[in-house]
Amino acid sequence: MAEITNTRGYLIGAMSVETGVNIETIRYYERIELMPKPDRTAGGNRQYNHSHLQRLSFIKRSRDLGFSIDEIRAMLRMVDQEGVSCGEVHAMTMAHLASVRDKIRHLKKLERALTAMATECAKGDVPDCPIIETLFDA
Amino acid sequence: MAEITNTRGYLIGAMSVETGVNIETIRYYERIELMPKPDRTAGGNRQYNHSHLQRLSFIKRSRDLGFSIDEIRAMLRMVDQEGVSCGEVHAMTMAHLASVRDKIRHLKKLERALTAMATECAKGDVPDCPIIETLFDA
DNA sequence: TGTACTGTCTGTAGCGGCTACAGATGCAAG
DNA sequence: CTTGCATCTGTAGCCGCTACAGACAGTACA
Repeated sequence: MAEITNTRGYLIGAMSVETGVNIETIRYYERIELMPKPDRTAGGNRQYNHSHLQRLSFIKRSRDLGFSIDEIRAMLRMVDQEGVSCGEVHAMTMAHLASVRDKIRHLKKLERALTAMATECAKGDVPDCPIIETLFDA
Repeated sequence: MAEITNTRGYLIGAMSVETGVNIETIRYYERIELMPKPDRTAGGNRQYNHSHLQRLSFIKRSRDLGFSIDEIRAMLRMVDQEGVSCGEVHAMTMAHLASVRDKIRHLKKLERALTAMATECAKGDVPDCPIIETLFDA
């Protein structure tokens, strides 16, 4: 078996296992300059260190929380500059929160509409499908 | 002003206005064979009739309810065959409803997490940004 | 008749955020 | 030395549009 972690750091596979980020996605993050270019081993494999690992975990957690790549980029820029501007981070989080709440509201409306259609239909003993009718003649 | 509706039916702009579907999107639906190819005027413009309009409205309403193109394709296939299979439509709707509810659950989790982070941060008088810290060290 | 103006046409490329290849190496274990 | 996984680069595809560019259609008005 090929070596996955070594004394000097992590190969891409180890990074993937540690963070739960797909290998292809890690390379993608490098291409779009969300992750810095790491060192290479003699053979040309990417060689990551602990700070890369932290950064990638940050990205992963932020993605899981639904932040866009651009939002994450902005947050990382703040992190990279000395003196994190907490106010801006807070503002971004609140904006993101608002959009999450918007999505919830929207989905709840959908839920109600779908439930209504499905209920109609489940009543049975109707000649044509009420779902289809609803969609055609709303 | 150029004629938008004419006696024989609707040009694409009228279809767009009637249904709220973008012109480019209507052409896109034709390309992916969700909408049938309409007749053409002498000059080569698309000429739609009332059944096209109904079909496009159906698609629009279904999209607004979050059905994927493939789900809509399946529903339209059922509509196109004689004798709509109401059971299948109902099953698709229920499956879709389940996924909507899943999304709601997921977004609510996000909402809680974001709210918690934002609350920490808003307390002020902390040295480093708690949002960033949370994302780094979760 | 000229011209201005809008509508429509085709075709192609881009968006976000990956994911999935193909084909070539790296590299350690048996 | 071979086997076999890990990794490499580069490119194309996914969904559901959207946004051009450049050309033609077709009406209104001077």
